[in-house]
Amino acid sequence: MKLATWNVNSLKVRLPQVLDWAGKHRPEVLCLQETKLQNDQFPAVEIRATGYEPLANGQKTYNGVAILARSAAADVVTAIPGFPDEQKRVLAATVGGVRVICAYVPNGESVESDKYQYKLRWLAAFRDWLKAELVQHPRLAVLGDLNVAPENRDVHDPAAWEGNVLVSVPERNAFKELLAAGLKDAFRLFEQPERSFTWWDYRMNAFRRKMGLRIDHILLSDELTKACIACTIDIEPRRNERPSDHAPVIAELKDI
DNA sequence: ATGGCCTGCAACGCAGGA
Repeated sequence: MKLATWNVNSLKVRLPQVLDWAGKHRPEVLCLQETKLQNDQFPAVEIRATGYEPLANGQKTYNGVAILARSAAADVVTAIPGFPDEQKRVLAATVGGVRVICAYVPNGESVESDKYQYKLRWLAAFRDWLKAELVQHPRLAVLGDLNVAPENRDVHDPAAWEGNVLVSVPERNAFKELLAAGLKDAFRLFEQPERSFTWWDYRMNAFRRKMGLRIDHILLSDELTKACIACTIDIEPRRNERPSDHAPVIAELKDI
């Protein structure tokens, strides 16, 4: 089974690229973030035509997540329990015996911002929810734009970014707490190229100059970690015309 | 690097992203 995640920065703009990419890679599950579409605007017909059943949890203009699955999804959850939130940022479903949680963690804007405090509160609630989900689902995968670069090797210029939003110590500690809940960073289970990133600013030719961050992640429970035989970032879509600023991440699970 | 771009909404620039 292949699981994938991609922040598409508007599904309306990126739908042809998403369908093309899903057709090439055929993941069992594809999690999307920043769909920026209300559910009644979601392109379900086009997605079904490519062999995927969509689940959407969206809102107007901002945020929005979706799960595209090749087999039936069950036990759908659209919010972090006990955490009131206007923003549509999570979607969970069970697909093929795997509990899949698609997440779009708040950006935070800057460490001085109220949005940064919201991000830290959000991550704490998310961690508590994951702990509870892990009790119920030994086969758990968390996929999404987690908006934290966990280590300096996930940052093109750590000195320039030090203390900044996405790399600050409280955010990195919150990321570590997600792992401490019982999850592994699938990408780091394997040898990886240096300067492996999943996001590059649209400005300043950042992609060509390899000025990026690794902020999109796949986290796996112990049972899925044992089955994971590969985790890669596919930078090819970043070369497309009108690309998303994020690249997809794929994990491959054996005998799942 | 501290700007420069992209998206959506509804302006005739703004908010938000990261």
